[in-house]
Amino acid sequence: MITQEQRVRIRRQLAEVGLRATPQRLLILAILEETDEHLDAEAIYERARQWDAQISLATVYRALAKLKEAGLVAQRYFARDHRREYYEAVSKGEHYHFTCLGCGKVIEVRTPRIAQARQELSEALGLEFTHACICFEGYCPECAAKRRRGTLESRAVPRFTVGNGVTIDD
Amino acid sequence: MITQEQRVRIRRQLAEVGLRATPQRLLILAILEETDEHLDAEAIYERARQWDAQISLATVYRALAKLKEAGLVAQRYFARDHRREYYEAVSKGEHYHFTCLGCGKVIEVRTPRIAQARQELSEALGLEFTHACICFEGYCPECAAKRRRGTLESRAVPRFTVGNGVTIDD
DNA sequence: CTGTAATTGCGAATCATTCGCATCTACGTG
DNA sequence: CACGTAGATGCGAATGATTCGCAATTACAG
Repeated sequence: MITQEQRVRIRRQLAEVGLRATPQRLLILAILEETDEHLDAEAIYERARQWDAQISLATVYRALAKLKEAGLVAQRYFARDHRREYYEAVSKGEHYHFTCLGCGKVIEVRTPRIAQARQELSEALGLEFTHACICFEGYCPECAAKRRRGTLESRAVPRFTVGNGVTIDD
Repeated sequence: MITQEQRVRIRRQLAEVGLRATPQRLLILAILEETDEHLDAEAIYERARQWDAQISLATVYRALAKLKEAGLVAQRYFARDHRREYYEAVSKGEHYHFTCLGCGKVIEVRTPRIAQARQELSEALGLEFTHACICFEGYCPECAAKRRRGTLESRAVPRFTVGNGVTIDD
């Protein structure tokens, strides 16, 4: 699953940020790199266990904390459950997430307005932005239509398995 | 502390949204109305206890949940601690919060860009926004300067007693 | 090859929030 | 204005994601 070149590259990335290249960290980074989803610690742990049956959940949490600190992974929060942290490899361009409350689908949206707001606020107030947490919620076109027709299962308690809020680090 | 007119007005507001006007709810709403801060359940509980020594923390949580559902209070998340929920009375105009990582100060910022982004995304993708969670972090002008000079106490673990992320409901 | 500081695994601890349940109470109705 | 009942409350216990303590390992500079 982890290719040789990937292993080498990740080792270098870790060295660059001054982190020891432990097999657990290599594994976690590889897992985050090969998925499009936003995984929480538990999900990462489950996947990691398939390659390293001994890995512990605490290690996953600690590795993620270090990797986040080093800027290799980004932590995300999901709109409806801010207690659960999700992670993704830092690589995709700046984007935000819109979660449909009807079907749970997550739509990635892109807009320059947020960066613009930061720029303007920065200039106007002298603020130095380092971090932002942005997430949207509502209904996708299909669910919005259903809702207007009254055929949307209310309180379907959607399971947000994929997306969550987006946190942008500079 | 709770004026007669306030009491009457809150009663009406509660009736309008179909909630029973219990003394606990009146108290909690009054507390949220008379402060500029963003309080978490514990803080609200502490204040409420001064007027109703018997009130329970669980009641505070349940009341806040109902009031939020009814649109009378808004729930906020703070950037550095998304596990703790803060609340404020719904009244102030749309604004966002910027938290200084140096001194912990919270600056309310206003910008039309977020609404603009929602509008544009709504038109372009047919999304129906109902909710957004926005919060910024960084350094205020003073702390930014100190940081450049290297005189900013690093990792001062600022206590964010006042502000937190902003959640906007329609 | 060695010494050592960083890291791991394990289970226990945190701690904000939620729940279960028995007891009250707000408020529409008669 | 007393009643009945759905809805609220208080209490303590439960949840559940994340963090901690500590002894055992291990990455990696010298």
